[in-house]
This record gives sequence, structure tokens and C-alpha cells, in this order.
Amino acid sequence: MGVKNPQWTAEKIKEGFDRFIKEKGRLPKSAEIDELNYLPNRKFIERNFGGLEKLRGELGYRDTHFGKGKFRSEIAHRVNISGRNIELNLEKLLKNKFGEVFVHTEKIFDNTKNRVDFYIYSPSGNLGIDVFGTETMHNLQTNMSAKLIKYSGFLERLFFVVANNSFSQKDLDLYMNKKIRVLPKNAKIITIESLEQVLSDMKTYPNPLLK
DNA sequence: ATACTGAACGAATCGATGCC
DNA sequence: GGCATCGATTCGTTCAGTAT
Repeated sequence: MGVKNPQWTAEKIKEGFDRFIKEKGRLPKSAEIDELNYLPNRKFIERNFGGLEKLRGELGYRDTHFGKGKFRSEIAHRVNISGRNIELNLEKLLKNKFGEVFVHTEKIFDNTKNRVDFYIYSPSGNLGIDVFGTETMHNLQTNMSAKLIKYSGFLERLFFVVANNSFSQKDLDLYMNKKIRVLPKNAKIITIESLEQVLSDMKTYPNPLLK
């Protein structure tokens, strides 16, 4: 509400929305708004128009929330399928390396109901692995803050593996360094490539079934 | 029944900038 | 210098589908 320079009016913002619709066939989502130079920062919309959802409604758009209803449903389907594939792929990789009996899937720790996706037994030291496919920085932050609480009782070596091409190890290092709530010393966020590097240096137990 | 997951939106906070 | 505004970052809540 610039006192003397109300640069961004609802009408101006609607022009921006319509321009995006023309180009992409839908309204811009929260994070996308920040990247468009013909729209104000979304925080501005939240402060001055009571939020994105409200403004979309007042401007007459039918869909006002992209995290609910059919949109949410579509997301859940996609995420569940890709998440399952990511876990299955990594499980195969781990069992190839360490052998079936030395890879414990969904291992419970901490006398709670908390589970690690994978727990590896190795002469080089046991370790836990949590994989996920988060593709945006914002969701990485959200997920990590939840995971750090969940894993606060996990004291052994622990890798959070981001299984996609959205982040390089450099991106993840930068994030870890800038993070306010620092990761415990035993934990690290790494890419699949980095994990493969780590695994290649690890020793394996002999297969007890082949004695 | 309950817990988990990642995406969307929101709140809180901090630093930079600009105006008086 | 003091104040308001805005952008950026982090953390929190809600949500739908699925597995346990």
C-alpha cells in the first residue's frame, strides 16, 4: 500500500496473472510469482491483499488454491509413484553392493515408530539412509526441518539422499552451510552421485549364504 | 486407526534499500 | 538517524493418497 506510489494495484496484478495464463495456460503458483518481473513479490500480495488465495478469488478466478482438491490429488498420485520408484531403485543398488542380508529396509530405531528407509551393515561402519525426490528448494527446507526432528534420536552415520537432477552437491553443500539449524555431525545431505562415491569406498561383508 | 510423504500456502524474522 | 517497505530465507500447517 505504497502511500504515495501504489504501484501494484489489484488490476495491475490481474494483468500479470492474465499474461501468465496466456503464456502457460494456467495461473502462476506461489513460487512462480516471485520469478516473474511483471508481478510483485508474493509477500507483497500476502501483506496487502490478504493472501494469494483470497486475491485470486476476488479477481474472479475459479481455482484459488493449488494445494487442495483435484490439484492435491494429482500431486499425491505423482509423488507416491515417483517416491516408490526412487526407493526401489536405491534398494536394488544397495543390495547389489552389500548383499541382501546386510541391507535392512525400513529399520526401526530409537524405540519409537521412526524408521530409516535403509540401514546398511558394513565393515567400514554401519549407516542409515533416507531418500526423497524433492525438487524445489522450498520443499527441501520444509522436509529437512521435519526430518531433522524425526532423526534426532538416530546417532549413527546418516545420509539424506536427494534423488533427482534438481540439485548438485554444491547446491546441497551451500544449503547445509547457510542453514540456521545446523545438521548434527553424523548427518549429511547428498546427491545420488555422492552416495555412489561414498559406497564405492566402503567394504562389504562376505555373503554368509555362500560359505 | 495411524503415520508418512512432498507440494502449496502462510507466518516469522532478518537484512537491504529508500525516503524523510 | 529513524522509519517504513520490500525481498529473501527459514520454519510451520494443511492437504490427499498410500502403506502399515
